[in-house]
Amino acid sequence: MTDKATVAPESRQERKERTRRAILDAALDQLAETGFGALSLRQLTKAAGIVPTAFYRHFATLDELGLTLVDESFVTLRGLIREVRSGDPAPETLIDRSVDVLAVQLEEHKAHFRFIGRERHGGSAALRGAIRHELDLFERELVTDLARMPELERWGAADLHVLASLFVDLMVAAAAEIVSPSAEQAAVRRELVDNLRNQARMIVVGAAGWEPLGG
Amino acid sequence: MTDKATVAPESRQERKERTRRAILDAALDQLAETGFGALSLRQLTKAAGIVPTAFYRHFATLDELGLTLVDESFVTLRGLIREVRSGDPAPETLIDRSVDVLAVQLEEHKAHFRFIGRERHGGSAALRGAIRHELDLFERELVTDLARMPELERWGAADLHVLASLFVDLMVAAAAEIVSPSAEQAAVRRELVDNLRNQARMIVVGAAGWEPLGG
DNA sequence: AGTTTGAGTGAACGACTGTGCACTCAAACA
DNA sequence: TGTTTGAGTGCACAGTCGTTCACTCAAACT
Repeated sequence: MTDKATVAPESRQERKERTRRAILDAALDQLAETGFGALSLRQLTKAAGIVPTAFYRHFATLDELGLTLVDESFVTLRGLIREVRSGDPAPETLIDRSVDVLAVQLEEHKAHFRFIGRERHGGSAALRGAIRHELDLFERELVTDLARMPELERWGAADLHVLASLFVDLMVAAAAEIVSPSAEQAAVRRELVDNLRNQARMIVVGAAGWEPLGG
Repeated sequence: MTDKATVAPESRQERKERTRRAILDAALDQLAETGFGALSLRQLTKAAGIVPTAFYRHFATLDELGLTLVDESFVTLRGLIREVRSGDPAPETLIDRSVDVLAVQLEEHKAHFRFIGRERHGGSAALRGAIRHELDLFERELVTDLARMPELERWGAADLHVLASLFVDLMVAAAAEIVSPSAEQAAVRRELVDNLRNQARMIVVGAAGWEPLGG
């Protein structure tokens, strides 16, 4: 065996992509402890295994890194609803499955949800704006999903907006809480998930008895 | 008229308190644009009109400043529920009044609510812990208030927790959104307040139809 | 085989960070 | 009236910060 066999043959593109991922991962890692505004390019690049200046080969500025993380995080979020949507659409099982899927995804993409939860209100104006925009899109998707449900046939856009925003607000708040470092213990996390499930149920009861807004 | 008449006679304590307030106000001001982790002691003290080292006459560390702001902010929050509680306890008018009071308080103590909203998930571990603790206390107070309502007589502790946490989560999320710099326009803010009102109503409908959890 | 490309390097920049220490000087106290 | 106290000052310190620039050197193309 020559050395060639053990060393991974890497194209220029592959290597660049690998470094880029290393930067993104290092950022997500560092953002678990500090806000984006307190992010240090030097610590970041050191953790990624490159020299500070090499960062600029991948991103024009730190803000661009942040926006990329927003995009990436919402790809994760969309994967979540796609998974929920691919199952049984019966309202009875929908909540439980949604919460279960969320719990699993929170575990697998902890850093993404933590990032959104942290920077949603904590970040710079640009970051908050980007997250706000993505969440609006997300809510709109949820509205069209809800509009398809026969139970909500008589609802207007305003009613659907109330319910959808309720779900989104609740989910983001719960997600941020659950992935928080203070909820490391499985028992604490389980209790938070259980509470989220009950909250969602109570909202569904409210939706069932809701008298559509006039207008 | 001598100069004595125009210069406020200030005791040593008064002067210290005034400087302390200047520091706290400068911090709240600066925290509208950056997270607490990115707070600069030098900019802070410059805005407060003192030299950097003078800060340490008032706080042992920046973290202590943060904890003081948490305390202060929750004093504001308690003032809010006290005002709500002092009015008509009839459930029909309670929501509207609560939301109205919140809207007014958000305007008057914008910085406090912005601080809580930002650092709840965004801050350092110490800050998050302190806010988490205060919010827990706040929720517990809400639970005892709810427990007194005749409509919820049959509810257990778990049910009350679900409802109370729903209200608290919703209020904090909405407050953070409403005081956000991106909601500067009155029309946007009004729409957010209206949506909060409807969300609260939907939750109340859910509570009315809620079947208490077995246990 | 020769040339071009571009990710990563390393030194240097000016500015900014939190904090320690010796100081002033007016208010508070004896 | 003399002494003590302590909020605020000014300098200095050792770091860290983001960003620039000219560079290397291997992969990719001609």
